[in-house]
Amino acid sequence: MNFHIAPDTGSAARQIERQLRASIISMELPPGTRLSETEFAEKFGVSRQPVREALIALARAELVSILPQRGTTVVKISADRMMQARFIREQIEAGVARRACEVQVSTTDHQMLDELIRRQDEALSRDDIEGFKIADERFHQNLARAAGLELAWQTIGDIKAHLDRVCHLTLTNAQAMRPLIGQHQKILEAVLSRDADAAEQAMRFHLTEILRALPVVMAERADLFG
Amino acid sequence: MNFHIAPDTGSAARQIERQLRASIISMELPPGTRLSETEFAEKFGVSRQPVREALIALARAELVSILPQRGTTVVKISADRMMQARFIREQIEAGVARRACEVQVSTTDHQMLDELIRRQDEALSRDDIEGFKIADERFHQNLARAAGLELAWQTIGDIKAHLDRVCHLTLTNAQAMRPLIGQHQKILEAVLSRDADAAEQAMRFHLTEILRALPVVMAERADLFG
DNA sequence: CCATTCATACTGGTATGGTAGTATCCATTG
DNA sequence: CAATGGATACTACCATACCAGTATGAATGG
Repeated sequence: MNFHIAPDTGSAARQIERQLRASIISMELPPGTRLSETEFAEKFGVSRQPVREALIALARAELVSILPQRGTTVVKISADRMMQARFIREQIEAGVARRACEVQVSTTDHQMLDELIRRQDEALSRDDIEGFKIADERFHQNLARAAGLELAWQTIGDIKAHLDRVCHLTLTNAQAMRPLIGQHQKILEAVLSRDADAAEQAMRFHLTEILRALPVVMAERADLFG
Repeated sequence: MNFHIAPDTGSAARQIERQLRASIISMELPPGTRLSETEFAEKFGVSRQPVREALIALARAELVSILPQRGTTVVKISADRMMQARFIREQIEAGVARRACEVQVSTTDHQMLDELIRRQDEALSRDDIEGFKIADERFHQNLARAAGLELAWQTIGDIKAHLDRVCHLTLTNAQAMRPLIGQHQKILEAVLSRDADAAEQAMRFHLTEILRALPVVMAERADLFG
C-alpha cells in the first residue's frame, strides 16, 4: 500500500480521499479496519487535517464509520444494503437507457461507446482486470452523458462504490467477466435501434446479474459482512 | 437570519451545514451569494474549521461552489440540472412504489402514511406551508422505509435539495399545493391494493407535476438561473 | 486619458496545538 | 479470586496560525 501525493491532482485532501476510497473498494483496507488520522498523516507526509477531511468525505459515502472520540473504521458489507443499492442503480440506469433511445445519441458518442466495448474485450484478452473495470465504468458513464443525464452518473457514484467492493470479490477472473461484454453490446444495439423497451430490458438484466454471486461470497467470507 | 449553535444536535460542523442548507433552499441565501468562512465563523461564534467542513459538505451536494483562493458562492439554479434531477427522482421513487406493492406494507406503516396525508391536509387549512412540506417529505421517506428501501431516500437527498429550492419559488400558496394531497392519496391507495402498475403510474405523475411551473418562474426570476 | 504595475486585502488549504470524551489495562480492594 | 477504581493512551473535534494563490484598486508611466 504505497501512498503518494502527486503535485497537481487537486488538493491533498481530495487525493487522499481518492486513494483511500480505491483501497477500500479493492479490499486493501478490509471491512472493520481501524483508520487512524495520525497514522495516515504520517504515511502521506501531510498533517492530520487533510486526512480528516478525506475521512469525512468517505463517511458521507458511508464507506467508513466515524464514531466521535472512539475511532474510525471501514464499514462492513451489508447484504441488505447491497441489494437496495443494486435496485436503485437498476432504476436509474433503466431510465438512462430509455432516455438514450428517445434522444438520438450523436455519432461521436456512438463511436465512443463502441470503442469502450472493444477496449473491454481487449483488456480481457490480456487478463487486465483493472483495465476492464475502467472501460466498464466509462461505458455506463458515457451512456448517461449521451442521454443528457450526467447527473445520473454522479448520483450513482456513492452507491456504485459499495457495489464495486463486492464485485471485487466476485469478478476475479476473465471468464466471470466475459458475459458482461455481450450484455453491453445488447444494450448498445437496442439504444442505436432506438428500441426503448429492449434497451431498458437489457440494462435491467445486466444490472440484475452483478449480484448473482452475492450469496456464495457471503457464505465464504462471512467475516467481511455485518 | 438568526444563527445559533444548540448544545447537543451533533457536531458544530453538522449543525452549521444543516442551517446553511436550509437557508439556501429557502432562498434566504439566494443563488450567487458569496459565502465567507470567516464571516460565518463570527456569526456562529465558532472557528473557521467547522464552517469550512460545512461548506465542503454543501459543495459535495453542489449547492455551493468552492473555487480555491477565489471564493465560495451559492450555485445558480440550472434548468437542465433540475430536469435531470426530477427525472432521476422519478425513476427511483417509481421503483419504490412498485416495491412497496410487492412487499406487504405493515399496518403501522399504513397508519403512519395515512396520518401524514391527514397532517398535510390539516397544515394546508392552517396555511402552514412549512408544516405541509415537512409532512410531504416524511410521506415519501416513510414510503421508502416501508418498501425496505431506506437507501433510496438517502440517495435522493442531495437531488431533492435542489428540487426543493425551485419548489420554494413555485409552491407559495395553499391552492398550488392542494392537488398534491390527492396525488399522495392515489399513490397510497394503489400501494394498499397492491396494484404495482397503478402505484408506479401515480408516483410518476406526481413527480412529473412538481416542475410544471419551472418555465414561468425561470422567465420571471431569470437572475436566479445560470 | 489610458494602460500597466504593484502593494494590499482578501480567499481556501494546510499545519499544529489544545480539549473533552472513550477504551484499556493494571493496581487495589472486598 | 472477582470486582471495582483510576491512571494512561488513545480518539475526533475545534481553535489558531500560517501559507500560497487571486482579485482589486491605487499609483505610476506612457
